[in-house]
Amino acid sequence: MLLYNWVMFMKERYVIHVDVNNAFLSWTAVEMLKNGSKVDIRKKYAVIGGDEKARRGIVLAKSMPCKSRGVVTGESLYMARKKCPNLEVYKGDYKVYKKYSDLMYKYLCQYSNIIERYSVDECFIEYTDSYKLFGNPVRLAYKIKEDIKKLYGFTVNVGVGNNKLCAKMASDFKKPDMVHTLFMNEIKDKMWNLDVSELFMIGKSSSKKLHELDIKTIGDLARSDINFLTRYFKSYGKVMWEYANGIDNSLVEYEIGDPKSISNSTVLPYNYSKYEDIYVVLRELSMSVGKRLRYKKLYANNVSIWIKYSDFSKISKQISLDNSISADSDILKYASMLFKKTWDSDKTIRGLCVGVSNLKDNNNIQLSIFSDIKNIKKKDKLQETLDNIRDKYGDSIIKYGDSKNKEKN
DNA sequence: TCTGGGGTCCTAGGACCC
DNA sequence: TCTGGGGTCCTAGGACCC
Repeated sequence: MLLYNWVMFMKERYVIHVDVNNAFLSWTAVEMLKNGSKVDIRKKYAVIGGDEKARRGIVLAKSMPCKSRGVVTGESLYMARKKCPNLEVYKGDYKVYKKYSDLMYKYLCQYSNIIERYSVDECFIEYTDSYKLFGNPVRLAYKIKEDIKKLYGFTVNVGVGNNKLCAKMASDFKKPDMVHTLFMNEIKDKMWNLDVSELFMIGKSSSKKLHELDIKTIGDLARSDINFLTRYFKSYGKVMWEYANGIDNSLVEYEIGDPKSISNSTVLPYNYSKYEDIYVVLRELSMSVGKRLRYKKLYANNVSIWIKYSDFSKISKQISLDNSISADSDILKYASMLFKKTWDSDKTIRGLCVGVSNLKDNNNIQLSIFSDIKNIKKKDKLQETLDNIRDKYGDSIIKYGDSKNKEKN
């Protein structure tokens, strides 16, 4: 018994990471087939892309044939067409993504109580305590992969490791439709020969700096002096050294906390230079931020905006409030004030963002010493009435004069 | 050549207080 | 007149992720 307890105490941790292959494109393909389409866009030169007319023409997801011709996520459709002349571009649909994401999540829930939805197409499963119920995690990983393919028609990569980082790195190895492991004793063989840029949290900027320091592979990074890295990269240096050595003690976070910030941004259909036009956009953005804020039953103590000029330079401004807000009119008031303070009117504008942060729930809202509780309640009530009308009849039911004019144009 | 949208976390520097 | 050091909070911007 004593020995058993000791074994349980020392038991190895297992984390499984499930990652949908080319999620947006795969799910769109599955949905099309379900609706009677004869073609499987996964087998063609096809991408999910934004609306080029609205200047949002980038690749959001690509098929394997596109990938083999060098198409990468985030590049312009213009560039993608150069690589694949017969490129087919499809629009995404978030409702469809959500549907398949939910199906996968519900399926996975049978294997553990501790599952983190890391993004719409990725889940982490804490498998340590499930071992005794479902057995070897690698065998289960294969079952998960085959089940999802059979049940829902799309493929996934499944990674198995002793922590989240290793599981995630493993699922990122050869794609699609594969199971990989990255256990602690495999790190040297499977990970250290990869370029540093392959390591989770090493992006373009860090990768460039590391290469300049002659740290080229993950192995080079793992063998580097942690003190040197910390001096050079601050707290980030320690994290990258730990990741390179497969060290990660973070937990699978299965409880979804409140968001820390909420924002909405947009690229404008052409470069704006008139404040009246910009104000209309700020209002739309404020309203959509406000709607999401109130849906979560939260209040904000900070409002921020950023402006992307037509030369792609970006500038941001924020304001901390001494009282908590949630009404559209308040968000818009501060957003437009910040905008006026920030805008260099010699420059035309390509994109705008409105966001809120420092969020509090109902019980923790802050009242400034000048705020009038009666007034706040009145404002909340008014906003609630507007929200109810919009819920019932749609967002477009309540319109302002200039929104109508804009639609006519 | 053309470059979306929604997030989180970190850092440097300034303001302010003791 | 010339001047410290620590702590906290806020802001702008950058890096990273999907």
